[in-house]
Amino acid sequence: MHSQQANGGARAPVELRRVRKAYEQVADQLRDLIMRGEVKPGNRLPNEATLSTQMGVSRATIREALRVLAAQNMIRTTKGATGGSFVMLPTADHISAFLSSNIALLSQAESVSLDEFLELREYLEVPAARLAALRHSDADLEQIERAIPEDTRDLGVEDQFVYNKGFHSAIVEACGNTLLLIAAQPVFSVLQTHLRRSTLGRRFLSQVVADHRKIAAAIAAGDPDAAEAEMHRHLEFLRPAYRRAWREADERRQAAL
Amino acid sequence: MHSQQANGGARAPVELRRVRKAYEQVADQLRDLIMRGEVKPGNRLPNEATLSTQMGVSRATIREALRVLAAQNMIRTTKGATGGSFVMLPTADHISAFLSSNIALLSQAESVSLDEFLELREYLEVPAARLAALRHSDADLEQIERAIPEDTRDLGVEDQFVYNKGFHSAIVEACGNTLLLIAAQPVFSVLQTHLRRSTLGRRFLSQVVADHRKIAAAIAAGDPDAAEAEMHRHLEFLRPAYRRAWREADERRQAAL
DNA sequence: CCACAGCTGGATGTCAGACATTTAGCATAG
DNA sequence: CTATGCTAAATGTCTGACATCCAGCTGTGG
Repeated sequence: MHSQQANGGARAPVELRRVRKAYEQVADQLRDLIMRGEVKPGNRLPNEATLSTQMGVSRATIREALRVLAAQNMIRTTKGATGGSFVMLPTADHISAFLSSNIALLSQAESVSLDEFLELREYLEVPAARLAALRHSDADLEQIERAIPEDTRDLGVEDQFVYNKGFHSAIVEACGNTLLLIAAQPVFSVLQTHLRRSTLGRRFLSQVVADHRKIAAAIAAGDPDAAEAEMHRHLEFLRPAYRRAWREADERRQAAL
Repeated sequence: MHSQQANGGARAPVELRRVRKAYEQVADQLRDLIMRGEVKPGNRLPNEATLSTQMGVSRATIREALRVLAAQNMIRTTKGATGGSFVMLPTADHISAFLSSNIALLSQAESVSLDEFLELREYLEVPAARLAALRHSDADLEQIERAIPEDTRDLGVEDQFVYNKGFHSAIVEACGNTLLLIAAQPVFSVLQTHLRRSTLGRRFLSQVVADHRKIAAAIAAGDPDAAEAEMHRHLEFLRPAYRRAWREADERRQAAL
């Protein structure tokens, strides 16, 4: 009955696979169904009781498998009469959120350096600014404008944070490339989380907003070269602040030990 | 006992949150512990029975929460006497694998176009080639060389696929930026999956290998400009093949309806 | 003294069945 | 026609039991 059984002491050199846990096998099978397109986004999977009998495992096992798939953004489960597990199309936000937490863990364990973040951000956001200048829609522009505060003097740290995030999101969204959006959001997000706890001067904050204005203007004007250059300059300007914030975070980590 | 109770028919306009499912709350709490660094990679969580009593839910609920965290690469669970749920550091491969499947779904649903893939790939792999030229180690070079076949004539489609994947992996690994690696792998991987089912001519395949040789030479020579240029040319060359493969995949999808 | 078989304790993996809760739709009373 | 309440179908949760795996201890034969 069990594949890893006995073998009579022969110790044959056959490679035998470890037993895959039942809920993993179930998850694999369902994932395959979804990936092969045999059940499409919006479709409902059979209910838990049915799956249970069809696959010959208990409902508890089925449920553990469903939790795995849900955590991977492949299904969404709802209660009620019309409820069930529905195949879902992952959204850029889902994927970004997942990436953010995973990357945050990596950085927290110091297996990724600040330079790597800054480097990748440059490779993503500078082209994004260029593309935004070329391809933005009216709605994009509006969104970008809305993410620049009128006046920096009456802003708290938290407000600054929100505007900042909004601005960079708006740019990468305006570039019209969903994949670039997915990649850029987490990088920015993790960097910003560190900066958030750092103390920033008034002058610094108002310079940030000034930079944003210039970038927005270049994009609105449809001038890709200017947008690219301004974004590049802006990231250069931010660099020392990130270095400081990163160092502070390191010290906090040290102190916590 | 239940927070969403009664309210005596007053129907006040208070905003009340939907009940969070128990296993979600448990997962959230544990995720927080991990993210705040209160339990560090390698640490073991309390066993299921303990968590069950401490959090006041059944073991089944605890287990569903653990499955969620495991699917998000935050813990690994093992059986046996020394078993339990251990906090894990996600690896670049884990993250890439997750991204690959999610992005594959997006592309399958046609919510991401081929152009977006090619665009992002350009932004990631061209700089990667440049960085590889600047920062490669000896081991990196060896890896890159090993990923170029001696002779293209006796290679099956499957072999070609393996070499191709190996080559591009080796480059982005040699660039020394883990984040770039994480972002680039899935993009390449999804593109390649489509190309795999397409029919490719002998001339095409040998040109690919020739390109790879030139890129490898530039990297080995430590010439970033040349590496960048060669990689750019290479991607240009690949473009039409991808377009064809993508179209074929579309047709297959149409036929399947 | 050592090697090895076997036991054992502690942990996860799986099962079976029951009950609670949520939700949509239907039926019915006013 | 509307509001109310019932019901069916699904997931959510609990309980308790047993199966399985694995490190380490233990005792025994050589």
